[in-house]
Amino acid sequence: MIDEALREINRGCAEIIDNERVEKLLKAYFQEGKTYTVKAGFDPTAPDLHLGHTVLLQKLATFQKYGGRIQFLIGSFTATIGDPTGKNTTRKVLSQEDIVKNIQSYTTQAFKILDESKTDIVYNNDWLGKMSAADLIALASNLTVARMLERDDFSKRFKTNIAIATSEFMYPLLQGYDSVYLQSDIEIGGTDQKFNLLMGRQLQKVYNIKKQQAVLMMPILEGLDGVQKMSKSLGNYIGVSDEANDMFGKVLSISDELMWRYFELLSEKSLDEIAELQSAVKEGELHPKKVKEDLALEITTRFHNKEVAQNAKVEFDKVHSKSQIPSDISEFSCDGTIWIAKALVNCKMEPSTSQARRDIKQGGVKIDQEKVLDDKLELSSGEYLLQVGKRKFAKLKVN
RNA sequence: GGUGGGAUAGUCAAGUGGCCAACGACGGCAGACUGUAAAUCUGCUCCCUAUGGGUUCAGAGGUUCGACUCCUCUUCCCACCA
Repeated sequence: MIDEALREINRGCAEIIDNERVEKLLKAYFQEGKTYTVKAGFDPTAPDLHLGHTVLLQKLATFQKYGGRIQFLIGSFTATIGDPTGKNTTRKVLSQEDIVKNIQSYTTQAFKILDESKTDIVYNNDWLGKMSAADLIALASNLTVARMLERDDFSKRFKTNIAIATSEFMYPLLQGYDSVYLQSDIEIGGTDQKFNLLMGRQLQKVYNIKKQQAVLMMPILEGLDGVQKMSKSLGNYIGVSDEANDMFGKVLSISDELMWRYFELLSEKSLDEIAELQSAVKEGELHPKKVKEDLALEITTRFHNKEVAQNAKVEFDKVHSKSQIPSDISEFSCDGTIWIAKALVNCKMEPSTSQARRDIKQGGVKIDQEKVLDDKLELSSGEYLLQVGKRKFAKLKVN
């Protein structure tokens, strides 16, 4: 029983520090029913969760199955300071109102995966906000600059002449202090958080709370491009609240290679099952597209439901495999004749008329399934089906 | 506080008086090929009803027929010294 739980917990992890402690905690749970706390921090600046986040959430859910209580830490304090990274980013200070709103949408999304009854939502503003300057200095004295510069991203930025604000040095300390205050048994984060996570361990020791958290690091999920990490700003993400059709399509658009990575980190299938699929594909017994479809179905079902997911698949086949027109297209209308390039911009299919003209010249624009090559075309009254590239559709009614 | 270096498109990065809407790389978009794949190949990649016009090279002034390039001030970053 314990072995099975351990195996499941270890799955997909990039690194675990102090695995013995995890084992002890599980033992205590299975033998004496003792629960333990698992901390994970979330920054309420971006209200949209994507699959990159769910890797972490799914791991938390696993802990919930085996006696873990989740400390769902909202970085409400750190968010009000703003993260002054890079030279181009202006300090973004969130109002308390925004934070509350973001947290709302954050948690509703998170509870699609987490068990609410085993989750405690905590805000670090509650304790960090009360610290005095003296407390802060005392905290800061635990860390040397040299040590701070060991951190990979800091040293990289330092070497490449990118600004590092002093407040950024405070981040790991504050995050580590959260673990002291919460007396966490385990903390989970991405591999990029290693330094911060370890800071929690160190500070727990310094502040003498008689335990040191185990640290579990999840790999960073690659985005749709398969290279960079999934993030909203890079636009290579699958959002938790994406439409079923989008979600399904996005999963299918990943490369075959990346698919296995997604399987490991996102699927509920056991590692053995996945290995079987993988060898079947390799032997040519299974078409990779079929396997990918199953993955897409599983993921879409998780965030919507089975029926909707199935519909998404049907719709997808219709549009792409058979290159028919999707059933749900946004509609626009306008008065009088309209220049084609302008029309495409108005229908939000192109960012500028210049871009529209370029696409037209390259044969990327279709009206009613027919390629348009004349970039000066005027549309007189009537109804048109506009298409840019393979995916963008819109209906336009000219009055 | 002192001295020196730097800021160029989504990112990185050339350009040191006119040939500059600005080399190149990455990213992105479109086309071919496909499984909407991936890889590869081709074209495009500031805005504007456009063989033309407009606005750009941190910001504000100045020199010049002409400035991304020279000068002055400002802001921000980096290095060394204190």
